[in-house]
Amino acid sequence: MDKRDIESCEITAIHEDIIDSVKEKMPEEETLCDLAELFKVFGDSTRVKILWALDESEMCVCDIAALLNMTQSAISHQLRILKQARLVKSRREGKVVYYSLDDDHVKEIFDQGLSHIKEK
Amino acid sequence: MDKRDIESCEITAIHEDIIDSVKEKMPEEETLCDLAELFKVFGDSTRVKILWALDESEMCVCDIAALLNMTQSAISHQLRILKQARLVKSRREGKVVYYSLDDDHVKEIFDQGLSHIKEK
DNA sequence: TGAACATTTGAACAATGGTTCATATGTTTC
DNA sequence: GAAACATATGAACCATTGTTCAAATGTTCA
Repeated sequence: MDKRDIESCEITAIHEDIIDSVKEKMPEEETLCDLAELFKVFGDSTRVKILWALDESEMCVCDIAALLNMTQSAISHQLRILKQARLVKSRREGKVVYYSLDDDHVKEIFDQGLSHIKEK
Repeated sequence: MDKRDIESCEITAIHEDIIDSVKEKMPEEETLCDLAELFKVFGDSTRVKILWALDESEMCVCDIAALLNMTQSAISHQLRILKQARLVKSRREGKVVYYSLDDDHVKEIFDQGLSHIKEK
């Protein structure tokens, strides 16, 4: 049956065999989008700093704010994003909320990223 | 001498000892920003797809465009970003420009990312 | 209960970034 | 050289996003 996409008829492909074989091996669209979403979370220096700090020690919001010399509000907003991505977790102790890492892969990913940066 | 930051006097830190010890162990500001910049490159589904495809096989621009059902121009723009980040390299063969991966860490980073996504 | 404090939340603003469209560059072939 | 083709580039448009400011929760302690 092999119906060719009508919508993409303007696109002139040269190596259809390669395209087909690559298409077979590619993960699902949704998986790759999820992956990009995860890296989007890593793609902000404030969040990278927060994650790096939390890898050293559990910290409360105002401590992180002081460490990075930023507003508590700004930090809180970013922590919310990190929590939604299941990268950090929190526990409340009275008025204070302590945050810590909730993932083992973060350090690995960061180290691999650093290796790339330091190359050459 | 230990001069306290005047600018950040509104920030009320609770655990100065933790802040100091974390600050010591943190990498340089610039390093963390570079790391965030790298992840920003990974933080787009089109680029993730391109990298994943190139991990399977060297491909030319129009093939990638056909594979992802996108404009050649859009793909070219993204390849430029990937090249600037030293993630892909290109070689010309006549009119056709072939792109391939230029980094060993990409696959590692993607796999770690996938592990996080698949958790739970 | 009310004051003080730590944190969260929502709206608004400015900046960044991906795609599209039109056009330019570079290469081959006639 | 001109036509055809693959790719690159620049400007413009729209959507996304990080920070700020103001106000709301939620908790402790007097």
